Amino acid sequence: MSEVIKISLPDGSVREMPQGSTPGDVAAAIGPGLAKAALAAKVNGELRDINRPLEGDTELALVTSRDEAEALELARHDFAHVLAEAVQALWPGTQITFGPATDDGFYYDVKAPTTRDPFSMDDLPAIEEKMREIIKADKPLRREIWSRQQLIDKWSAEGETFKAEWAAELPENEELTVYWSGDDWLDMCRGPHLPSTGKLDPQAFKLMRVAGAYWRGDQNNAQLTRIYGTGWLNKKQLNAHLTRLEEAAKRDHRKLGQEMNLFHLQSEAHGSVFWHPHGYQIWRELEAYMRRAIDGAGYNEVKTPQVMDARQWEQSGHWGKYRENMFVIPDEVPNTEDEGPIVSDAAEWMALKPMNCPAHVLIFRQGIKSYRDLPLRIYENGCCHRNEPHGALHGLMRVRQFTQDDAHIFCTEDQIVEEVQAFCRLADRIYKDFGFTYAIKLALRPEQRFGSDADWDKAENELRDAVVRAGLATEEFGWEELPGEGAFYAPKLEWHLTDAIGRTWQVGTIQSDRVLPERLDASYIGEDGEKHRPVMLHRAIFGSYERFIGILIEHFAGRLPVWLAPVQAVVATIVSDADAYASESISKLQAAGIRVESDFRNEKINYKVREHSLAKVPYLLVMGMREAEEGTVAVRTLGEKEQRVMSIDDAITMLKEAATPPDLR
RNA sequence: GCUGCUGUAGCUCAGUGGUAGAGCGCACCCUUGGUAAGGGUGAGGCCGAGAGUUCAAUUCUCUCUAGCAGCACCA
Repeated sequence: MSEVIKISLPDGSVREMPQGSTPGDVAAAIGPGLAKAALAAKVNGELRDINRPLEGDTELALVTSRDEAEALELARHDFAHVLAEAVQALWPGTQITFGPATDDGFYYDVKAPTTRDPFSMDDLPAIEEKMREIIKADKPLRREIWSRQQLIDKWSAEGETFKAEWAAELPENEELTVYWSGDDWLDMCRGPHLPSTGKLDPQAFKLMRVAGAYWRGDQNNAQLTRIYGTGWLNKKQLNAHLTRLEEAAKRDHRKLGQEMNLFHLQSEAHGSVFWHPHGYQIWRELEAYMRRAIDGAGYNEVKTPQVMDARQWEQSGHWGKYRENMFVIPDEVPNTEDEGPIVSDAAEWMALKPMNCPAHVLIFRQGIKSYRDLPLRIYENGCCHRNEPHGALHGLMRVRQFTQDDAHIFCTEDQIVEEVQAFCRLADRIYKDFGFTYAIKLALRPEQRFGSDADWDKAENELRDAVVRAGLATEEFGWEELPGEGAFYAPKLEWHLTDAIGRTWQVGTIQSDRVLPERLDASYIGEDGEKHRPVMLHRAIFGSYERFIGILIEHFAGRLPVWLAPVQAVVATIVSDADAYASESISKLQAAGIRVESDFRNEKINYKVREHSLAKVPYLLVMGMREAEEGTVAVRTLGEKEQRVMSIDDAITMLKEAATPPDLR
């Protein structure tokens, strides 16, 4: 072996270093500034510790805080370890388990010693303080290789039963790594880590909350306490993140829905929405928009039964694979006597539909279909009920009754790619109309599924093909494949929207399904005069009206575009002598199709301006005696301080223009 | 469904082992005013449901229920 190793650096230069040098040594050789800034290294593309000796000739890139993604990942991982160390320092006997980095921080799952209650929010300040101490102590983080037995012995001796269990399941001969923090604390970890705790900014993290979590994510296992933190490279980033969270809280659709009087939820119908007039106006506008879209795209709208016999759900497969999410109903006249059960043991079952697909197949099956009928696109604003776990319910985003913009395209094998591409174009147009950008992802076969592997290969390939050929399977569109995330009957293409503050929401989907046509015996007569099985494409763009409206409220922070705003204008009078003129103006506005309300109350104009601004009404039309005499109106646009005085006719023209839906412009 | 926290007026929230309070909203009165809160008076509560402890429970304990945050699951 030679005495020197050759290090290729990103700028193309090659540096010779003595055998056994570390990336840190290389940094030092390049310059003291870099030596100080270097946090870790990419060795042949793999992220590694700065002090881990290089093995032979390598390509090396030093990672500094400028490499934000890597630096954040390292910092968050280190914060997690410091968190665990702090908790054990404060409460000896605490068991530690796992602590990874997350999208905006880190967490660590711990189990409090039996001598105290599980950790709570009240403990967080003390833990934060201890973490700062550990960071300020600038403890070196040192990698060591241990054998499996060493690990098992150590964890067993210290009563770390979870760690011991985990270690015992690791491969026997693999080199396992531990990291020391100083000389007094260690955790087993694959690494890599920063060279010392002092590289962390003690002002760049905050512990956020505690929550229950299970050992290995299985609810049959021990309950642990998960301590969540958010972690960044510096205080400025942390503050920006905290501001973002505040912004998200302000946009919370549950809060805005209450304030704007759009809808409410109550325990007697938990998980189902009571739409108020203003909220339902948004719905109606979306429904009208979607009807224009599907009418123009060759769909046929239908309406299908809410309740079907259990035998039908058995045949479709839902009874077997989906029953725990279904509401079942006895098909029997209930007993009205005071005595005895309401329903007998002999009752047959029916169920509320959790999906629209079987009913659409039943429509397809009516009459004999020819290949000339295909593709046949059946659309429904389908109201579905799903018996969701109570803990999953969340405002409009996760409910038990929801209406999908659901359609099923029955087509031949040859038509699949074209139909998927047409759908991609339709979805693209619609999401852009609402101002969303999106990413497309392919959810591949789940463990629990119907159908042969060959069918799944085919289905996955054709979805992938369609997107690739449409040029959408690129980084720019966030293309990604998600193993195991498909539906039980088909793989899914998923559209993930990005909203105004950068959060993503899965809404649209298209799935190619060969299972359901088979199970429900759908067929068409081909050119050859023989019976063939159609392929069924399940697809939705809004996903559900409930959820999509929730997303819109948060995306626009309640300030919906004029065409969607439940109240597009409020006419507010300054003095009651202007009421007659205002009433007349309102009639004209209404005749022009503007959704306008009046505010003739005995309040000052300041008060009215404030109230309607907070209610996020796009236009406030102010009328006093001056306007009444001149036939004008003072228009105040939401978010602007200036007012514009114009004639009523001009105001109507302007409002009509502003209120035109994007697809009709 | 699991764990933790919470449930007091329409809304947001104080508070107490001796059956309750604020602000906003609402009603009425005065005020008719020019672009983000004019003044006064008043009405509103089985203190989430059930059980237990107690002379006495909205307050303490338990069970249930709903909400919230996570987990698990999903449009």
